[in-house]
Amino acid sequence: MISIVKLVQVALPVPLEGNFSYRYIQENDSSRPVSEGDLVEVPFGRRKKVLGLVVSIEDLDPETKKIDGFVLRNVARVLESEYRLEGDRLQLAQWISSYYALPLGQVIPLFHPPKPGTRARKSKVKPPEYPVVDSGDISLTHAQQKVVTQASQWVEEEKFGSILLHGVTGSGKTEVYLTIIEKALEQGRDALFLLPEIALTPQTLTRIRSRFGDQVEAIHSGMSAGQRCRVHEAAARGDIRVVVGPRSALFAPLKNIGVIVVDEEHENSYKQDETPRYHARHAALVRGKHNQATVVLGSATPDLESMHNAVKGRYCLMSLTQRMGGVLPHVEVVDMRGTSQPDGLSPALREAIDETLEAKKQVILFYNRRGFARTWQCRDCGEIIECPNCDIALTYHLRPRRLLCHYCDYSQNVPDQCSACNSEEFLPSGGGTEKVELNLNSLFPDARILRLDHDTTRRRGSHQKILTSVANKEADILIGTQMVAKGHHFPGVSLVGVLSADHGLGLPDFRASERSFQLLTQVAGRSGRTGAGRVIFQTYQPEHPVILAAAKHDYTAFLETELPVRKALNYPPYRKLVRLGLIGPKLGTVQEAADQLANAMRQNLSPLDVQVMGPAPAVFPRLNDRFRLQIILKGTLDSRSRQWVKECLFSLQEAYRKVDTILDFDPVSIF
DNA sequence: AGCACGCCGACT
DNA sequence: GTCGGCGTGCTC
Repeated sequence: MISIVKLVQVALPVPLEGNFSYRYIQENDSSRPVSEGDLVEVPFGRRKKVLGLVVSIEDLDPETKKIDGFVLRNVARVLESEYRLEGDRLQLAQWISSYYALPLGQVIPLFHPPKPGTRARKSKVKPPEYPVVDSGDISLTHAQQKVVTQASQWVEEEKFGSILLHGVTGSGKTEVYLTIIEKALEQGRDALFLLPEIALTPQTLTRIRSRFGDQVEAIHSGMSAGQRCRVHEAAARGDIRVVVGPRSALFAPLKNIGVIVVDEEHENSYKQDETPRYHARHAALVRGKHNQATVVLGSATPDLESMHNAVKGRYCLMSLTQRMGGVLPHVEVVDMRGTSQPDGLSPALREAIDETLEAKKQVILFYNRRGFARTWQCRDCGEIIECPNCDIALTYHLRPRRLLCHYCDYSQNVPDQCSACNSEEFLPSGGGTEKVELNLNSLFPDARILRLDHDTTRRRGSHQKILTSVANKEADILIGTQMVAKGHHFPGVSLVGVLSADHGLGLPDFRASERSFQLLTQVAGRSGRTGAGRVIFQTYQPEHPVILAAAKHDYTAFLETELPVRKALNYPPYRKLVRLGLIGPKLGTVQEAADQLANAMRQNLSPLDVQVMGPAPAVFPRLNDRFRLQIILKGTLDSRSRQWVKECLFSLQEAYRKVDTILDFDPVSIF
């Protein structure tokens, strides 16, 4: 028996540059030889099994014990061939590694289904009992058909192309996606369907399955490792032709992708907020290109960057301006100036709710703050209770009856007097969904009211349960945070009320206006899906251009107010951004490191037409008892300078061991 | 990144 | 007395 010994170079998921050398002993002819693209488990430091990617292989003298002073260790296991990272998935991995300046090894976990820490849990979430749209032939409108024709042509020609589908809420975008997928399947091609979040997966899966049957599967992080592996293997074998899910679904090992749909493409959740900080929409375009596939980005409120790309001719811009079953709801802007409660109901809204309930229709109310009261404040001296770790006002919750920090896990009991002046006029102040719900209960005692926010959806499956109740008309009023705005189709809703439409406008982020416009348009779009619908925006800024544009469903008007601002300040879509975050327990040290870093950036990047902003305190300067500063780069960095920025941060960390850093290319917000 | 080793505070 | 908090050092 002759055993063959190889030297293999392995990329590992650690923030260290370069590959690692291992010995592979092929015991006999029956064991599989290792080859480039295989995933392997190797011992690494104190860890027994780390997942790595085989990058190269060469012959090895069996007597060799050391390489570069390191004692060679053996590859523990070669994973089955279904898990190989090759072809377009390898290309995608290499692109993410290069674009986001990460070692190749750090992107491997994206491509491998069993994520560490994902313990198998019994998923008892019952499939939603949504009214399933009949799967017989649905005739498309002319505008819908045009999109399908364009996409199908590209699919047939096996040509890469992207469509930005700007379709107003309720215009039947999903029907377009499904028909395009159908055409691709007929051509023997596979399809990916990306959604912004897990919560939207079950109902979309149900709908797609009702059309394409069991060749459709979902992939998302709520599934057990076992389930994910099963789907992964089935996709790799070709038993599954369509994969649906949030951003992680993009990495499914489908063989011959013809179409990639990115639904609600403007959603920020397509950007991962931990390493690797990739944008799934961007990565979808890259994977589409490598597959000569058609990429469809769809939204009622396209991201400004996507719209910019479309206008520049990089995507084919197509529009659906009409609703399927009716017209866009009329929006009434109610001036709240002179009234004092931001969570209050204006007489106009109260009346509208009455009328809607009387007509046996449903109401959605949107207030973008959870809890009972925004804060707890002294009426005599103005003192506000803040989190001792985060310097942020604590929010008062009725359940539990405590003051909570929304940024760390701190909580405390309600005080009976002011800590500063001992006044007993120390009271809750400002609103929250909990308080609105309570008000509604007394104003509309006969109505069935449900609340949808972070606090009512903690339990597994509770999110789905609330949505199902509303869909089945087991509730009359749904009050909630932005969760109520996300792409649900509730035919019974004929009134949407936004209690404080200017809520997000004052946020210190360059995307504040865009986010507000999207949110208002999306939430308004929940009204009148069938039959007439109305919407009420309560606001203290009734003339604000963002609010007026959303009230008129006028995306173009929004573009015209927002683009000049972006241009003047060198923000996206005109320039790219990089966010460098520095975090540490001592402000002085963090400041020193940040200053040093900013100087290095200025010296080296200014000649490349990159502006260096800061360092400045982050919007929340202290969270979890750690100080936060940030530097923002504006400009376009090539892959060499992105790499340089990464190395700069790395060596800074060597010098300042107590300062953690964040490197975020194309941040979705600089909050 | 992730994991073990190390050295100081409040618990049976 | 030890359980365990997280600082710090290393990884083919």
